[in-house]
Amino acid sequence: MAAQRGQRNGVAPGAAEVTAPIPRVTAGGPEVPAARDRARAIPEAAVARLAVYLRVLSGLQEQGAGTVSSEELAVAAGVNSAKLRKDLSYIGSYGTRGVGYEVSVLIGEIERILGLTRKHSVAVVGIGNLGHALANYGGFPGRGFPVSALFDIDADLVGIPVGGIPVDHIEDITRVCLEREVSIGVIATPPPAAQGVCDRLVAAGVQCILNFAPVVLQVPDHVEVRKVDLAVELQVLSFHVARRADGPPPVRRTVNGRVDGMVVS
Amino acid sequence: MAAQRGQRNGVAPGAAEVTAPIPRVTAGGPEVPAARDRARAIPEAAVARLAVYLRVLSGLQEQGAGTVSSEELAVAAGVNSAKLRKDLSYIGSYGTRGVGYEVSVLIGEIERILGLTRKHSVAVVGIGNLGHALANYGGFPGRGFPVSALFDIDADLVGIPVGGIPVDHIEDITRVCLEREVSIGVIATPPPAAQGVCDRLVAAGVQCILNFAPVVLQVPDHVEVRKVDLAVELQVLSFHVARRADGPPPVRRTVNGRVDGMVVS
DNA sequence: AGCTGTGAAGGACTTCACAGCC
DNA sequence: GGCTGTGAAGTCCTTCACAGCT
Repeated sequence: MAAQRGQRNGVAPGAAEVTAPIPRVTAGGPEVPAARDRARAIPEAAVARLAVYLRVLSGLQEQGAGTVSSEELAVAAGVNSAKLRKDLSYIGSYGTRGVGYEVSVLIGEIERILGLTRKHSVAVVGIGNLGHALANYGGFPGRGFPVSALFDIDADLVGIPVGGIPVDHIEDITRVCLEREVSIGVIATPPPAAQGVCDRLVAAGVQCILNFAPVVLQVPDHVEVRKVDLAVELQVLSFHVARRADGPPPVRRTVNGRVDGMVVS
Repeated sequence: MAAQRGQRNGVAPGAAEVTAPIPRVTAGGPEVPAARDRARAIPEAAVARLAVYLRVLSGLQEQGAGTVSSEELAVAAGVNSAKLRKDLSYIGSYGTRGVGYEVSVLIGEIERILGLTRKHSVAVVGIGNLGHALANYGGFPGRGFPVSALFDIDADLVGIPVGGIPVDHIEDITRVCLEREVSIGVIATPPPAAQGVCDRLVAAGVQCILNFAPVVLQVPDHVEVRKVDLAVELQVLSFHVARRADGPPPVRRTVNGRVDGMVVS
């Protein structure tokens, strides 16, 4: 059991070693990064941004844009253009110097890298308030992530359709997930139930989990977990409010009427 | 207008310069970091983890634990112990060598640093499926974040209580937020409405925003934004599924009924 | 002997800045 | 002249490893 990996910072240390390409001390020559390794080489942080670029690009395409410059795209995505170009360079060279990027080409390449050319069935476990909201998201954000199974422990909910899908009992999770080839499990249960649900999902062959329960899940190394933690988000914001309260935003706090040696008042 | 900051990576570059303590080329002496600067020095990544430690510690306290070692706490929080100790060292030295940390002390100190000793009123904008779920979270994850206002553009919803709070019309956002001293705004609207709502929240003096809409918000430098982006999370998971498909995972993909030389069927 | 606290080394990600192509 | 692609430099974060206290 390894703790969950790469969330809101890098990829986990120990865990990474397992999946990472073996240091590759190829006999008879220096390291020869195979073309396939390219994907591995994309920083996790860049992957998340590629998803953002993709959304922005889709918007541009709907507006009929044919090409974009790195600067335009960067502003729309809320990053600086150097970072954007670096991110795009991880997936290849699809721009034209002096011109920019062709929107449709970029969309295609990012979708390919993110694996969006294939559909990923999603199962939502825990049909409470949040589970309802998730199930109703309708095909889930962007196409490509059809919700194909819902589970709850409450027998009264079983059979009732939510967002068009009937709820199954959690006991059937393994069978149903296998049948419907679920590749992503979403945990929206109360905290105490989360680890148990996670274990069942893993047993059912689900390799990726999106966890909304405020619990640190323990999973085997080959399972990828991402978490969305409301409490953490709010507390980080709270920290910033607090910082602002003490800290001297524009100029350093005064000490005896002085600021860094400069007389202030 | 600066794009939103520090999300899933560091703090933004340009933005940070504004708040960061000026490089301090103090006349006549080396850098003298004031004690208060300690908070500034906590890496964003560490702040998010502190929130996780806090939750784990609360659990331990309920179980009656008096002290914990860095190793125990680290395992429970899903990080390694060196990182945990480093994170805790940012807020001070509250452990006892040879023994560990006193649970209650650590809880108190983390709460202090995260600014949880003060309450932060939360307003939720957009009372759709997600907004409902958020409003019903009940006082919001952990105490300290009372939901004190709900807004929607739909006049039919106005006055209806959700999770005990009656919905106000979005037109009244400025007045109500000021009256109820809202410090954190949560955006759960459809994408096209998000930027407009954000602008209104900012106009109402809200300095922290948690954004669930899949849109890159543009905000002034002094406003802190964090986003929760379902589509991005799923797409990052999708990327990992795709990676796994090429690369050699634990066991190589079958080729002609064989797996890495082992007969399969 | 056990465990914390932390400099220092290492690694990942970001930004710079400019060569290279259109 | 304009814009991409990318080594190199810089910054931030993580991990190591051990000194220092109990």
